[in-house]
Amino acid sequence: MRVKQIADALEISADSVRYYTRIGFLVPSKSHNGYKYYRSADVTRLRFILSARSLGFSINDIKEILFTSSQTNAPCSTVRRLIEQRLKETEQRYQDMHELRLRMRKAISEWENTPDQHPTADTICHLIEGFTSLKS
Amino acid sequence: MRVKQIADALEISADSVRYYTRIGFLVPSKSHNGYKYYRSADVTRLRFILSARSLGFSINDIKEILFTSSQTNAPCSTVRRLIEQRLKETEQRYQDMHELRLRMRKAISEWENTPDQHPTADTICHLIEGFTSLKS
DNA sequence: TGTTGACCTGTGAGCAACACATAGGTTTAC
DNA sequence: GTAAACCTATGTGTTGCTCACAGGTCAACA
Repeated sequence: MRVKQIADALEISADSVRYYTRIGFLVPSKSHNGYKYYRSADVTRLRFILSARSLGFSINDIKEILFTSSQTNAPCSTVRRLIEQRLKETEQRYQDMHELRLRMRKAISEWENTPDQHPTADTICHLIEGFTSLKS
Repeated sequence: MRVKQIADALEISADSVRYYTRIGFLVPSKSHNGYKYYRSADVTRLRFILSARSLGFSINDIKEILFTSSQTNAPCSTVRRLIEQRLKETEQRYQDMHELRLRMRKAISEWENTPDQHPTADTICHLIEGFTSLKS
């Protein structure tokens, strides 16, 4: 299979496949014209990569897992450890997003009753500078 | 003020100040030894930048706002338009994070009852490959 | 046989928003 | 005068791709 075929089969962009290839996750063979040819082992790997990504594993995590697995060791303990870390980070970012979301909404609603104003020497945008997330 | 002083005053890293300087948001003067010196106008600008960042505006958004403002036009309509867009994106990412979070938690709880297993020809990590986010 | 056009290819660069590494300059204490 | 602590600017690295580009391939048609 060539790059677009494998990409279409797994519903990702050809550029993503090229990226995974570039970093060594996929190892296609090369034909005389320089085109890369992927086989079923690459499909298996790519499917694994996508599953791992959808579970929040980073590219580096996947690298570690693939390495362990390539030495015929069970990567399970690594996987269990990593997902706990990633979950913590995700919870944190989720919380951050939640707060950002509230701040943005509050700003919008506050600004509904705030007239436009031209910049001055001390003010770039009074909407932004006048907004304090601490206000009730 | 030198870079660390202004950074400490606004509780951000000196590297961030350098970054904002590099992209032209801050315009310090240079002394004979090449050190950059920031003044109160830069403090005002930096304070504005941080407020905008905390409301979800991107660096490019800020660039646009600063440009409008520098022409003594009111940037308010721009600001109102941009924050609506950013809020939409934030809501989307918030939702995505929510789903990711649930997937991760479900994987972890499923894996509690799944024994470790060595990789095979077709399996890199049966935990990841065996997990289906569609399962109830 | 030649050629057009659609489609595909690999490589290199670019993106956000900083953080880090490095080599060297400055300042303070002694 | 000198040593240590601290600070500086610049360049590179980061994540996970996407985009721009110049050119290759292939089927259809003349």
